[in-house]
Amino acid sequence: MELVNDQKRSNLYRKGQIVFYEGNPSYGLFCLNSGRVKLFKTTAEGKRLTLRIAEPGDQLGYLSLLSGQPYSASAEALEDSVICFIDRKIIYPILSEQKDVSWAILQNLAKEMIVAQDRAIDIAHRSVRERMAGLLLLLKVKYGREHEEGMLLDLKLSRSELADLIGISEETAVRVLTDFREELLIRDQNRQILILAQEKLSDIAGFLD
Amino acid sequence: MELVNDQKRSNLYRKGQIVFYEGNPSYGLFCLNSGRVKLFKTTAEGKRLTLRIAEPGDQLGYLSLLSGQPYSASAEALEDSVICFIDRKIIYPILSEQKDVSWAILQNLAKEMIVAQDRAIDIAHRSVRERMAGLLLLLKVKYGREHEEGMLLDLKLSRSELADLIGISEETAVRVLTDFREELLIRDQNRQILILAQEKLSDIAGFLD
DNA sequence: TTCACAAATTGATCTTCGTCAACTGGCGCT
DNA sequence: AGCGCCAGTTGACGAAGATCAATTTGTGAA
Repeated sequence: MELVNDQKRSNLYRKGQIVFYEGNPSYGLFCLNSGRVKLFKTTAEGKRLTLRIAEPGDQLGYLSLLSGQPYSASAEALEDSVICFIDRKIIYPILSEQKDVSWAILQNLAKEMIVAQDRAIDIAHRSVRERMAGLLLLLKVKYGREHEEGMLLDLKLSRSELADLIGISEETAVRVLTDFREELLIRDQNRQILILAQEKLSDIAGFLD
Repeated sequence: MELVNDQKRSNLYRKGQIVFYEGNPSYGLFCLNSGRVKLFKTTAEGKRLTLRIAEPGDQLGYLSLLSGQPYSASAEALEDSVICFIDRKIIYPILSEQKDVSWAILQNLAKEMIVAQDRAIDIAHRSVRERMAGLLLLLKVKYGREHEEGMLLDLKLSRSELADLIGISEETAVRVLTDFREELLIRDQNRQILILAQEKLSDIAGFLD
């Protein structure tokens, strides 16, 4: 651990900066210290799908590190972020010595895998309206903050970023959110969404519980 | 290993039989000895998305085992299959003792994770025609057999099973395949597909290489 | 404050794909 | 042979979203 602390290099990434690009080779592991970073994939035509939003404490690029393949997604700072980098030369020995570490990663990975699969079937078979409702509730769990009229999402995302999270176009994202607003399910003030009616969103999302 | 061999129970599953159901708790790991098994998820309305086709030697249900959550997908025998079951009581101690094992699983998992993510973006942003072409080429890599006129896919899948693999309806799968047939890209005799023009399928799929 | 530019919104239109319904053909079973 | 069933096929139709094109609203910098 001393070794890691010694070796790691911290850097500031400005909002909008790219941490790494899909397709490039990986030389180590990134750890997000502060800020937020989105991981996304891009099609040849430039369409994007956001896979994950990383939080402080999260690691970036471990799939490539583990699989030995180039980055399967790009990473971009959503806010100014401090990110440290650990060379893979440092990582590999540690990983093979401490079974607890690899066990923890395994567990984490397995969970993310499940999320990825859920995502795939959602995109394939659920309507935009359902997916957007589900997304809002998902974001609520992670970023929800008590508010006198409901739950306030403590996260600023543009329409286009919201759209990317569920694989739709910016315009339809706007339309669905407008619908939600007119149905008094949400309200929004400059990129912050306030959830007014969780129950109804739950119904729309098709959540059974 | 002795212990595992001692403990494992082999069973024959007939074609169409369910090995385990999505949502049920997991008590151990399945290993596919012979035959083929598909892993799929089902929506509340009964729509399916096939996640993976397991081959002999593959393990089933490890995501649930690792994550401690219920099965995230169901497993159904595509052919008569011999599948053995290993109680998780046996697995856990071994896993935590032998780092090589968990390392191998990690690597494998990481790769599958990447595939899952690719799948998600494909479904979100590529047309049915592109996805079907891509699927055929993917199946070719895994099941392709030399044939005088092209590559024969050594795997029998119904239209509906093909559709599930890329998240579309049976009818549109039929239509796309009919198109491909009329364009002389493929031919098919009783559920076996013969790929006549890989290049053109590659073009359609949008593969850059 | 004002300008410039990015984000959000809206409308119109078009394409793709799903759905429903009917029909066909093959295959096994009796 | 005759029956029945299921996979495959085809057609017609409709709905959901994407796309393109304006327009409006913000928002940050000078």
